[in-house]
Parts: sequence; structure tokens; C-alpha cells
Amino acid sequence: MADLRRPERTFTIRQLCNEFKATPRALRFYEDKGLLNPAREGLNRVYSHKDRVRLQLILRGKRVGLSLSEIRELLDLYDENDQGAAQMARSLKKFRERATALEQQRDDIDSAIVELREACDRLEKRLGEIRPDLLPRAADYEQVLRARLDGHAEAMLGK
Amino acid sequence: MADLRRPERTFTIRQLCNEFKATPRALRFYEDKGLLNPAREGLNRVYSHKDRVRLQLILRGKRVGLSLSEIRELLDLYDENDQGAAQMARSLKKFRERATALEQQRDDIDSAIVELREACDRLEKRLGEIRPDLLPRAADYEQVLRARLDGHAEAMLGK
DNA sequence: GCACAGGTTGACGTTTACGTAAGCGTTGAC
DNA sequence: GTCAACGCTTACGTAAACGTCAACCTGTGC
Repeated sequence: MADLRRPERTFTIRQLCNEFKATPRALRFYEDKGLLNPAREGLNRVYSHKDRVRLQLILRGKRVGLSLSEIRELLDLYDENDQGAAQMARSLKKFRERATALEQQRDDIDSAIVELREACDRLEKRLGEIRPDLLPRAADYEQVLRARLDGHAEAMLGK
Repeated sequence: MADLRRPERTFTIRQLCNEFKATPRALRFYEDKGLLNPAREGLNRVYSHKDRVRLQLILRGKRVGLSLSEIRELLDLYDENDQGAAQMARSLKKFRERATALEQQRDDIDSAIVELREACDRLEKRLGEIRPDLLPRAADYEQVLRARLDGHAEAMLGK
């Protein structure tokens, strides 16, 4: 009948779930938390294109690590005044803050990685001293040995 | 009396808490979970140097993002046989896995940062079109304006 | 008339790492 | 003598984001 892409098209909960790989429970949960507000047809939820967009925004927010309540705040801002430049400015601020926080988080992770790598190196060294046979990727050592036999010393120096 | 650094020195819960910026509740919690097992003097906990080291390992594990149960596994491995090379090998494996997971996590964060930055740029652009006065860090714009007046065009090109 | 698919509303369960009392004992300072 | 500081145990509370029932309704095809 009607073109499924026409803007007045509506969606069932499952359609959106399939499209965005979410669960009905999740969408209902978002509604519970005030992030969505689909129309009803009797009891059944009926999602409009606007709802779909909101859902997209929610999921995007989640991807960048915003909490549902933060996402809600942003969504509310847009609702108050869809054209409000002030709201855009606040969103921008929020995004910037989040980006900064993420960079901090990434640096923390990098530190953790360094700490882990160092621990790995120490373990590897001691293991190599007492039980080289237990070292993972023994195949690499065979390569080294073969290289040695072949007189390709550079293979041991890494590149 | 005795040198506080002598190995037979013991610690109270609060001393360790102060040293490592933890709370008594946390140490008791770790004990509850089987990560620590301090001696008792009546009811009071008495931490030895070994306990202190364990606590250090616990906190290090936390810093790199291991869960308490994972940390516990590792500590248990060391306990079973303090010299066991096999256990070292398993720890090494665990660390490697964690490092890999962390790198994945870091990449995810990087993606999120990119997504956020793009959103920021879009917002900034549209805001600049409709309400440039709301743009954050208006001071920079004043700088640009001043640079323009001064004929220093390169200041606008960044660097 | 009935199973079946898919919708609904509660409401409790899960996980992690503690926080936060409540209630009580011990010790040292004043 | 008593108050503060510290310690103990037991146990409920918290936060996030849903998962997982249970029990019920409802339209459809056969």
C-alpha cells in the first residue's frame, strides 16, 4: 500500500528492535526513563519517524559513552525548543566535555596497557630463564633458531 | 622500638588504607572475597608484609581493569605454588589477554571521540551560521578579529 | 473454538565494588 | 569517668541497564 519510506510511516517495537539490534525490553526501558514517548494504538506502542530519530540519537549517545540520564537531558533540550541556538550551544558544551573525559579515559587505558606490557615483559624474562619451554608462541623461537642456523642474525634483532 | 621497616613489622587496617588511599570497608571487602587473609589479634586484623604486597597486587590489578574475581584467580595461582612456572605462564597469558582487550577498548573510545568531534564540528558550524555570539570561547574570535585588523592573516590559518 | 504470534504491564533478579549505617567492644587522652 | 578514635560484625542500599519471568490480552488463520 503506502510507501514504507513515507514519513507518516510508523513502526512497531520489533521493527525498530530489528533495525537497530535492540530488545523490546530496552525500548520500554528507555520509555520508562522518559527518553521515548511513542504513541499508542490501544495498548500497543506505535513509533513515528521522530521516535525513530530519537532512538538513533539515544544509541549514538550510548556509543559515545553517555549515560541514559545525560542523553535524556540533551533530548529534553532539543524538545524545549527545536530551533533553540542556546540549546545547541549547551549540547556542544556537553559533547566537548564528554570528548575531554573520553580522552582522559583513553590515557588511563594507555597507562594500564603500559603497566601490563611491563609486567608481561618481566614475566616473560623470568619464565625464559627457568622454563623457556613454557613460553607462549614457541614457534617464534624456532624461527629464531632457524635464523641463527642460517646465519641471519638480523632476524633476532627485530626486522 | 623495632624498626618500622623490618620485615616482621605489621600494619593495621588504617595504616594500609592511608598508605594506599583505600578504605577499611574496601580491605574488609577484599577479605570477604578471599583476596586477603590477614592474621588476627583477637578480632583485629593484623596485616603482614605479605598481605601488604597482596594488596599492592590487588590495586595494580584494579588499575589495569581486572575484576576482583580475576585478581583472585591470579593470586590463588601464585599461592598454589610460589615458584610454579606454569602459573607464571598462565598469568602471562591472562595479562596478554587483558592487554589485547584494553587495546580494543581504547580503539572503541577513539571511535567515540571521532564521532563526538564530528558532532561538535557540525554543531559549531550551524551555530556559527545562526548565532555566532553563542559560540564558546568567543575570545578566540576576538583574537581572530584583532589579527585580521593587524593584517596577520596567518593567525586565522591555525599556527 | 483454538493455538499461535506478538503485544502489554508489573516486578523481581543480576552484576560490581563497595558506602553507609546500626550497634557494640577496646583503648588512650584528658 | 567519659569522650573520641579506632576496630569489629551484620546487613541493607546504591547505581546502570537492562534480562527474565509471570500472567494477561488480542488479532489471525484454519
